[in-house]
Amino acid sequence: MSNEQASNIRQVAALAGVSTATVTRSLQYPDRVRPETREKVLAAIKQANFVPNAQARSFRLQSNRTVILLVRDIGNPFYLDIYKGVEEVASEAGYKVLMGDARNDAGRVGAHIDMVRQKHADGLILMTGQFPTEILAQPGLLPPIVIASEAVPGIDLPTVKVDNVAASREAVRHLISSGHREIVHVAGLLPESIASERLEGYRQALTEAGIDLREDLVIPGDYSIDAGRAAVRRLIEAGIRFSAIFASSDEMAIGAISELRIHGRVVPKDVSVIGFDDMIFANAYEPPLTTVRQPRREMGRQAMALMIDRLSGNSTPKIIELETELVIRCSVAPHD
Amino acid sequence: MSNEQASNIRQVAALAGVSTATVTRSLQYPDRVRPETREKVLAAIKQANFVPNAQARSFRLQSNRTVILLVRDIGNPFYLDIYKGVEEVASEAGYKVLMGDARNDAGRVGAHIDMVRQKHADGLILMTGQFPTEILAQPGLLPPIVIASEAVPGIDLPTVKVDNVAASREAVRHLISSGHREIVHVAGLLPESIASERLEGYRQALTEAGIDLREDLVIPGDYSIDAGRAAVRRLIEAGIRFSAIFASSDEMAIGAISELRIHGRVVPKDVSVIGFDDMIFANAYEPPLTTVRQPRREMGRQAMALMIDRLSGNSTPKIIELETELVIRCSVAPHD
DNA sequence: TTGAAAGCGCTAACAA
DNA sequence: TTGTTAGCGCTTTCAA
Repeated sequence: MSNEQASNIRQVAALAGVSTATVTRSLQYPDRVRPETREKVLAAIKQANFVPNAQARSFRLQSNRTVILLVRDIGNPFYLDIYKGVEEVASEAGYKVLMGDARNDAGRVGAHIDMVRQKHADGLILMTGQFPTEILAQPGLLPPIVIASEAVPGIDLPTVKVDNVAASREAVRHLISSGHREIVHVAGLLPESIASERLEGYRQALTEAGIDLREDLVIPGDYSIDAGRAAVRRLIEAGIRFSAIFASSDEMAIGAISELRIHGRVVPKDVSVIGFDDMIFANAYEPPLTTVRQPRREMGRQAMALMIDRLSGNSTPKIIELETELVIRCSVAPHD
Repeated sequence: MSNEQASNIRQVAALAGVSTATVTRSLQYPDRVRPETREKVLAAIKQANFVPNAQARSFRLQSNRTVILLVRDIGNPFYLDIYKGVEEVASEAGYKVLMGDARNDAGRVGAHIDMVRQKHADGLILMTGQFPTEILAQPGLLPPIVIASEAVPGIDLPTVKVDNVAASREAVRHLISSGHREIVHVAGLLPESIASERLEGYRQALTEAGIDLREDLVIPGDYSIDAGRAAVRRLIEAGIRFSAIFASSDEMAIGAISELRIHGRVVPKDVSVIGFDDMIFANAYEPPLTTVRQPRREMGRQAMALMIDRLSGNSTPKIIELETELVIRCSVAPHD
């Protein structure tokens, strides 16, 4: 049998009786080489069990065709579909995708930015609103970054997002048109932009209907199941009345519903609930959850497209806005 | 202000009036350098806005301290906690983690193995039972691989797993002791090892109780919500009687429950259900799901520890077996 | 404690 | 169409 150990391009060249340049060409530009020569090279490669060293290649090319997808919290399945979208267009273009976890921590965002500056990856797709302030101070040192779903104030980067104000307004309107007036908003992490925009949509829908925004009905959360539970617990302990909840994630909606049930209130009979995202389990939940669908896969695709654009030298910071859709299922009932 | 563009170690050396070796030493082995020299170097680094090029470093070191975590299906949140565990011990040891999606496709596993052979990463943590047969034929060419949760027949690799036979047997025993005898098993992807082992546990529990295994009660699935739905639909359409379901994932359990509800059967009153994994939503589901808890985070931690071991030259293929636990909640009721 | 210099594996500019 | 060769940025050996 053949050699077991890592060989290099020089050994292959020697074996095939050609130069290293010809080996490279046989591999990278097959048609710049005579077919017979190519044959010889390929045979030698096989015989030597040669596998090109990607590190050497990246080094030489000063690019490793890798992109980091940095998410707010990797425990949230929301990002799984985003990843799929990113990976689809990345792999078409010969890029790899590394997924990173920011753990809701600006410091870790900084660490990942450094990874790109150190050339561990060519670019960063950022899916968190947190951003290290010290880096904001020196925008000239920023590596290629694309923002997805979120926004970083005070910095102008290619972005793909959703119209959160409109989406949220539509959801709350739906609740209002079902007769609800005491509507809780389990918000995201305020004052970040997603959370603020959705709060704004909530406010707008309320105002349209002549309902005053009550601060005691707005409870921020971190998008987790537990945050939904905690919000309901807090409301009930404080003795606050409400007939509906608009939550800024499906997880929080589900946490809320589960906690309501513990306190003897069933959805939608006693309380109506709308979530956000349309996660895979939303439809399998009991009751099937009315929610705002986000085009996650498409968001991922567009974000990666923007990144490729940026990496190809195009540097106009585009903003792409995608459509959401209110998916009506069974967690909202009329209120009188 | 300082230079904006990428500088290299030579420029820093020149600025500091030292050799490149001294710059490297100041960075990598601070105490092999006189404090004053170090100061000078650090000042120069700052002034030049120098960021070491990780690619060059990896190339030189022939290692990039990166590990690929390749999962069966990245759409499954099961792997999120695994990732967290892997990432925890990886980052402690200075490794990065790249997550890859095998999409239930042996070909894609082969592609990722090639990535490691090409030195895109130092090792591969494999979380799928699929494996390209052509690679099995040349085990000498295998890069560092650790298996987690699954098993690849005919190949001897460091592995961290769970006692699937025992876990599954315990779950089915619980159903039997609640009076159930017509127990469906929504299995995993047969004939892969996880699925076979759990089926074996199911068989053992049945046999102990003097119940014959009926093939029409065993339905394989791919661990997804839809697979759970499909299984129930198939059973009902075929007019097969059953009073309990043991599913090989929480998603399939939930899919099954949701589908049962559509057909007017409520859990646990009409049908009892046990899942597998204890995903985060299992406890927030209605009814809260009785399930087999897998120590996912710990599995990830151990897998990465095994990998570090392997990468440090230790090559005895250890097998680590972790404990599961039957978590009793509300989806099982007595049957008479 | 420091410096000089070789070289990791590959690609591409240039020459033949 | 093919070969020669410089060099990417870093680390490390060897010598001073």
